[in-house]
Amino acid sequence: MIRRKTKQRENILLAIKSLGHASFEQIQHFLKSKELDASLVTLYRNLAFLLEEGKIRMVEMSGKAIYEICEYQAHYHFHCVECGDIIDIDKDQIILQYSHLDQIGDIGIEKVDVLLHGRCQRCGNKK
Amino acid sequence: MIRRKTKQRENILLAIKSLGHASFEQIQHFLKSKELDASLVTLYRNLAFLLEEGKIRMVEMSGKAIYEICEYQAHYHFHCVECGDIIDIDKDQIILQYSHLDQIGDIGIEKVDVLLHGRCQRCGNKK
DNA sequence: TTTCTTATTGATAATTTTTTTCAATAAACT
DNA sequence: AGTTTATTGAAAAAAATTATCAATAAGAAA
Repeated sequence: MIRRKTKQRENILLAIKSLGHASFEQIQHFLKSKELDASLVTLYRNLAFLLEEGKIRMVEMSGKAIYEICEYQAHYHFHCVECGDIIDIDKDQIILQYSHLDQIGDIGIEKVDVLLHGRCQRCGNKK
Repeated sequence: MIRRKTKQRENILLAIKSLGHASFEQIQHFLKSKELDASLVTLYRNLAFLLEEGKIRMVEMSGKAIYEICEYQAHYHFHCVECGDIIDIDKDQIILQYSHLDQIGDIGIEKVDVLLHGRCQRCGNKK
């Protein structure tokens, strides 16, 4: 099925791009605040489309789905357990190596997600 | 509030323990198949209890919550994108190092999740 | 053991979240 | 401009989660 370019879909992409990371509610709120609101249904539908097209990707943090643009620059994530903020961690800041995994073999691995959980500087300094 | 030991809660723990990893539906199915079924509501409630007590933990894989016992032996996860199976990866099979993360600092990190995605041996060999 | 207190259960209802349906709209092609 | 059909949004349906509450049962006390 050929996909058309629509104002709503562009706006949703814009929202995610502007927010960096965004949950469903955050995208919805952004659009509303900018008077660009796409309907609830449209948002659901387009997130699904954008995901299957690979234009955005989804990570999940403590119960909620977070959407972000599939950027060229791959990165990991840090999640603050206190304020819930998500911070990108450049891939080259973390060394990750596995030689051979018994049950899988190393060829099998297509993608690696790393989620760091803890307290961000702001929250860590509060007490 | 003092927590009592109940048959249902024990069964839910047993289910998760037996299954290794389990989604909500899988736990429900296990209990039903063993004629140990706890009601839907009880399952929801107890998963929440067990989580807050730290008896179980939750990871999220492509849209669904997966529950597992909080074991002494920490580990990472491999997720087969084809069959959806989840395989434990011993922590010592993966080297993970970070010296200092610009925006967070290294003290801030309390927990690290690693999710490998790919095709398991069974699915990888199929084609 | 028996009694008492109250955490827990499960049926039902209410709420929230996500999907489906479908007529009206608007991309994109001729 | 005219035609086709993907897309939208309103409404309804379905699915998932949470709240309410009387009946039950765990655990403490008598």
